[in-house]
Amino acid sequence: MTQKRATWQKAAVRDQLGQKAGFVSAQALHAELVASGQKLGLTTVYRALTEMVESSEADALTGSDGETRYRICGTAHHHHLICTTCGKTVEFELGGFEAATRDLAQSHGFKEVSHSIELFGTCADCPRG
Amino acid sequence: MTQKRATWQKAAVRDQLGQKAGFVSAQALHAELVASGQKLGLTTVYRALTEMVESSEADALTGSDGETRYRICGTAHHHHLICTTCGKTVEFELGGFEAATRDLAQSHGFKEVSHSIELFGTCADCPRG
DNA sequence: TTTGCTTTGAGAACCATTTTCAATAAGGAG
DNA sequence: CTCCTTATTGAAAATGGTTCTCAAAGCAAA
Repeated sequence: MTQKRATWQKAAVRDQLGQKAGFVSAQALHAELVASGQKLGLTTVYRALTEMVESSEADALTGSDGETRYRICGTAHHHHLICTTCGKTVEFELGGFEAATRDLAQSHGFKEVSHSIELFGTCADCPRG
Repeated sequence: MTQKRATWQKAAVRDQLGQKAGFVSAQALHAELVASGQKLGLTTVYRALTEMVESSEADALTGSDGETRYRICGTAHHHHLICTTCGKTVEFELGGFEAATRDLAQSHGFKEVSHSIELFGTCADCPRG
């Protein structure tokens, strides 16, 4: 049968992703790993991330630019406030909203519900031109 | 100065998109137009759609497959509940949440705030395998 | 070590989208 | 209506993120 093997490459990807608080793209993760001396292929990073998503170890989020970003799935569920100019991100949690969205989805007969809530704007350090 | 010109191509794209209730990809829209006898380029469809998004005539939504889908922008601001299996989408509005997100963003010094709120799940017609 | 797997990774393939740029056509001026 | 200026068109090429290919390499058990 098909069995998974633990490799240092997969561990490296998991570790690197674990050190990030927010979402990171596969490309960025690969660049960081290579820069830190770990020689592995971009293909392998994609495969490791896909595997983590399948096993619910990570979340995937595809942005409007078509780039998919990953995040360690885990601790507290939170969302992001993203500066569209400099890219700075602020994390925040939402009081009773989580439950409200779940109720709304279930009222439409949906199950296995997840949600994507991101706020975009210009941060205080980036005055609009 | 840069002025916009009205062409039958833009009108065709607008009409075709207007006949659809939900989201349609640029590729699909182009295929339908060509199939119905309207000879225009895929590039033109993309440009017409981008123009419509800029002028708030249409909404754009990038799916997890990296494909962007468009929809005629209705009056009220609303969000989507999307079935990850069959693609069915349900629209919904959020009571006081709009204001809450704006306040939250502004409390962090962000301006020109917009948000993206999408719920994903499996709809009633798509029982989990 | 030998055998039988899974994994790796460089490069090619994919595919939606964007860019290029010469040809075309909209729309105002005369 | 005709001329001109300039936005628009669209076929083909470029882009860029992601996936596929497949030979080489690694791990585990016998």
